[in-house]
Amino acid sequence: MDGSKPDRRVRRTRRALQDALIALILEKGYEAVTVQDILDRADVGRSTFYAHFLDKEALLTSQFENLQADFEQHWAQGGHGVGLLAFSLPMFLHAQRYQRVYRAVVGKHSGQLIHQHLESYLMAHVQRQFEQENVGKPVGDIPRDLLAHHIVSSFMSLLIWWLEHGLPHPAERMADLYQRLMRGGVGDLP
Amino acid sequence: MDGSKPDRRVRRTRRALQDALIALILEKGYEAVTVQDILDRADVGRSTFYAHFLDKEALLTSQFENLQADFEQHWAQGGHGVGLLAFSLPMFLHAQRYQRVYRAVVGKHSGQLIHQHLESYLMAHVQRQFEQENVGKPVGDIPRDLLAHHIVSSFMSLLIWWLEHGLPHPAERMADLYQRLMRGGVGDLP
DNA sequence: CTCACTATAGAACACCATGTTCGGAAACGC
DNA sequence: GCGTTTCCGAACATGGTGTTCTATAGTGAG
Repeated sequence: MDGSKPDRRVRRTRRALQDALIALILEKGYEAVTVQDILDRADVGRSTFYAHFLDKEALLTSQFENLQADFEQHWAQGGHGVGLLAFSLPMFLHAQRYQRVYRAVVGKHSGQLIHQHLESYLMAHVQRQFEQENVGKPVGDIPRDLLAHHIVSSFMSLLIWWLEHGLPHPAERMADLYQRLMRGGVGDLP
Repeated sequence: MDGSKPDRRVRRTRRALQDALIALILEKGYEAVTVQDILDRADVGRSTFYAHFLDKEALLTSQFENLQADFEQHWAQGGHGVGLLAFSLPMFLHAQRYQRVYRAVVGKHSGQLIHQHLESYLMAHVQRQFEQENVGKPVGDIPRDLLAHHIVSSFMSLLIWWLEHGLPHPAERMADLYQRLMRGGVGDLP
């Protein structure tokens, strides 16, 4: 790793651009945000932008990677439970703490690319858990890959719902609701 | 309703544009498709396009409305079961029959707007069912709106998964898997 | 503090996609 | 056939993208 901090100007510029993007996404949605908008809001020259990021999408991706790195730090400190669904509480907590960035990056206003990133990130986690804990223990007659996909996409839609509705419940409750839903929340219906 | 068919040229043009859009979405994804691409593929003049549709999105929406109208015709003929999840089999069957259009319009390659349309369409259905069949019958301590959202978004992600993986199972199996998942497919996990 | 280095501003540029307009040609349905 | 509607094609204004260049200003090391 390169421990030496980059030039102060670089930090200032990148920070300004990232903040501007977040604010603009929350205002008009990712697709509608133009590079010119970001430039004006961040008060940064055009050439400077392209010196740092390949395009608008790369800027968004960098934000996602920030979140991901920070989350993994929390995760590595342990304290979470074990099992297939154990990732949910830490991630709800993380989203609660950084709700503004999450709303912009993960929420409805964001682009599809980030959703795909998040999906494959979680999918990799779930697949790993499957291999570790659950060897040769079939779940009903539901195919493994489909079940994994369901676990991940249900979590993501729940997370987005939560963010879009202004976090109406605490993270702990959301994790509990998620696990109930996955274990059969619709069990007593025809 | 206006039973009289429109001018043959109109039918030809609209058909050509719609077909071109579908083909192009399947090739490069909705976002990457340009109006110029559609014009070239459909062999239609630029001004003609804008005489029929407001923009690229309106063209896609018209496709979705075609599907929706056709599905509702099937649905109105009855034969499907009752209950909250009864919509799933007819819709899987419908998607199976028109898989090419579904892949383009509903699948991963499409835009977000269509997903929102489909979501609110299904959501309205589920909410209606809730009011009819389920008055005052709480489901665990899971809030109604969250449960409805989970039912709908799980179905959609399952449908998309199915389409993107080339319909690996018949529609009947998918409907069955869906209902198992909703009733607790992950029940025996820690 | 000085100085070599590096990032930034700002403007100019080519490129491409969008959406509008208009007159003449062609296809339509009756 | 004939009046009507639609289509074509080209031109045009607009606005966003990404590149390049030079002068300027900020930075960190010594």
